[in-house]
Amino acid sequence: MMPNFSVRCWTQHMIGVTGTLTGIQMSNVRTRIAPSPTGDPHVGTAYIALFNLCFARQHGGRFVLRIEDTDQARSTAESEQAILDSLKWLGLDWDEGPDVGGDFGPYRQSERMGIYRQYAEQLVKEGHAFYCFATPAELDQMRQEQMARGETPKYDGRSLALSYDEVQRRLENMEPHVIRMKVPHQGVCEISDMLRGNIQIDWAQVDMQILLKADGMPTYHLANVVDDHLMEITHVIRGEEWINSAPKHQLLYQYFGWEMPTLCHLPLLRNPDKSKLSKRKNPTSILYYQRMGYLPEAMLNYLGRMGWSMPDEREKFSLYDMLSEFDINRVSLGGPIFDTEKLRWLNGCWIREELDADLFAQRLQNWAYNRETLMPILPHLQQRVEILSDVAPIASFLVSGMLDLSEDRFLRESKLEKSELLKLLQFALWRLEALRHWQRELIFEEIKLLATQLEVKLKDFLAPLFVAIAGTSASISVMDSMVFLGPDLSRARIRHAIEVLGGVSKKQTKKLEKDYAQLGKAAQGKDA
RNA sequence: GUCCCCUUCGUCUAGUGGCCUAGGACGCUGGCCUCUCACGCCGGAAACAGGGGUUCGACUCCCCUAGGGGACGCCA
Repeated sequence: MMPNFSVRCWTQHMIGVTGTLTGIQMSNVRTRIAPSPTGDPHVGTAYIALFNLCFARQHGGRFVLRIEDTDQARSTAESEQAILDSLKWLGLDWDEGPDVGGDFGPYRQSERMGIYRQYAEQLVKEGHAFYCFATPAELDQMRQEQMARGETPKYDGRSLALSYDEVQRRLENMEPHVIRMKVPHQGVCEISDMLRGNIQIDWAQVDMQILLKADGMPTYHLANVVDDHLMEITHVIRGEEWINSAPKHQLLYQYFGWEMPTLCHLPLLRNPDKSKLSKRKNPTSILYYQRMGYLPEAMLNYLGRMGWSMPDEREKFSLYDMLSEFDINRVSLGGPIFDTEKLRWLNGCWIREELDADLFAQRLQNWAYNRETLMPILPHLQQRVEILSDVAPIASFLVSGMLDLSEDRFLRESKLEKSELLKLLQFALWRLEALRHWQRELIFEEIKLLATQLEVKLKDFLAPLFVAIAGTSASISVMDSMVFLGPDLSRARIRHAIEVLGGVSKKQTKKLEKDYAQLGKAAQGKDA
C-alpha cells in the first residue's frame, strides 16, 4: 500500500475539527459501512462509505466500519486488509472498526458468532421464525419447478408443516437445519426512505428468509439488523439494491421490538451500458485505480460527484469541502455512470493545481518510481541494455496505463488467427481472474496448463500475452511483468487486448464459456 | 416472468411551480495564446422520454405508457 502523507494530514486535521464540534453539538447519529471481505476493494464500497462518513460527520455523529464476514467460504483476511487499506488510502476514516476498536465491538461479525443464534432462537420461541430442514438441492428443485410454472421462486413453507415433536426429534438427531423468519401472507409493507419517501411492497413478494445458516452463521439480513441495533446505528445509508430486502429488515425490527434506523438508499454506480458497475465491464477495484496512478483525493472527489453536487456546482473539492457543505438531500436518484474519462480530467486538475514540483515528485516516488518497487525488475532490464538510456524505452510499459495496441500488431507477432487469439486471451483472462494469489509460479502454472489443454505450444501461447501485457513480444519475461504490474492492471490489459481484437460478443462468450468448461473437465479426467 | 426503484445534452449534473430563450462540467468541435504539444482563455453543436391531467402558469405536482436499472440465494 502506498502511503499518502498529505491526505493523511488533512484527514487528521478534520478529526480534530469535528472532535471539537461534537463537544458543542452532541449528536447520536451513527452510520456505518459494512463491507464483505470476499474480493477486491470495490469503488462502490468507497462511494457508499463516503456518503455515510459525510452524513455522520455533518451531524457531529460517528462513522463505524463493520466487517460482514459471515460467508465463511468466501471471506478472506487478505481481502479485509485490502479493503481497510484502500479506504484509508482514499482518506476515509472511521471512528470505530476492527482496527481501531470502539465501545460496540467486536466489529467483525465472525467474532460476534455467539450472539446471533440466541436472537434467531428467540424468534423461534416467540413464533416469528422456524426450523427448516430442506436441503439446498431440494430447494433448488423447488425453485426450478416454480419457475417452470411461471411463478416467482419462493420458499413454499414446507418445514412449517412439521409438528413440534418432529422438529425436536430432528434437532436431537443433529440434522442439518436453518432458521427461517415467518412473513405475513398478505397485506402491504410500507417502508420509509429518506430520499424516496414511502415505498410499498406486497408481503406476498417477500420470501421467508433464512436467518441462520446451516453452519450456524447468520445471513446478512439477521446479522445486519442485530448489529445495527446493538451498535446503535441510527441511519442506514446503502445501495438501492437493498430496497427489496427492506421489508424483511423492518419486520425483524418489529419482531424484536427495536427501533428501526432511518433508511436511505443511494443510487448504484453504473457501467457505461447503464448496468450495475461490474468488473467484467469496467475496472472496479480501488487497487486498479491506485496502480493506474490516480490520486486518492481525485478519486474521492469524483465519487463525491456521483449522484451529488456542491451547492455552488464546483467540480473540484476536497473531502473537507464536501464535509462542510454536505446535505444528503442534494443526492440525485438517477444511477450515475462511472465515467473514467471525467475522472481522468479531474485527476489532472488535482495534479496541476494542488501539487508543486516537489509534491509531484513525492507522489511519483510513492507510486512506482522508487527503489523498492523497481528492484525486482531491474535484473531483467540489465540483461538487455547496453547503455543506460536503453532502459526507458524497454521498461516504459511497466509504468504505463493502457497500451496503445492494434489488431495488426497481434497478427504480426503471432501465427495464430484472430479468433484463436481471442479465445486464447479470453481463457487466459478467466484463469487469471480466478487466481487468488498473484505469484509468479502460480501464474506460470495456470498459463502452462492452459497451453497444454488447448494443445498450443507455450511459445505460441505466450506471444499474444506478450503483446497484451508489454505491447511486443520483444520484452522481458511476461510472467515477471505481470507480477510487477499486479493483478488489476494485468487483467485490465488483457481485457483491453480483447477489445482491440474486436471484442467478444454475448453469443461468442456463451460458446467460449462452454468450451472453457469442457477444458476443466478434460483436465480433471486426466488428473484422475 | 413477478415486484420495486429511476428518467434534464453522449456522460456527470443545476433546477424544489413563474428568475428557463433550461445553467455549469467532461467529452466533441471552432478560435486565441504559443517554437510544437499540453495547459489556459474565448466561442459552438448538444437535453427536460412520450401522452394525459392539476394550475393563470409546469423541467418542477399527479396518472398512464415507454425505456433503463435492481431484486427474486444456506452471497452480501
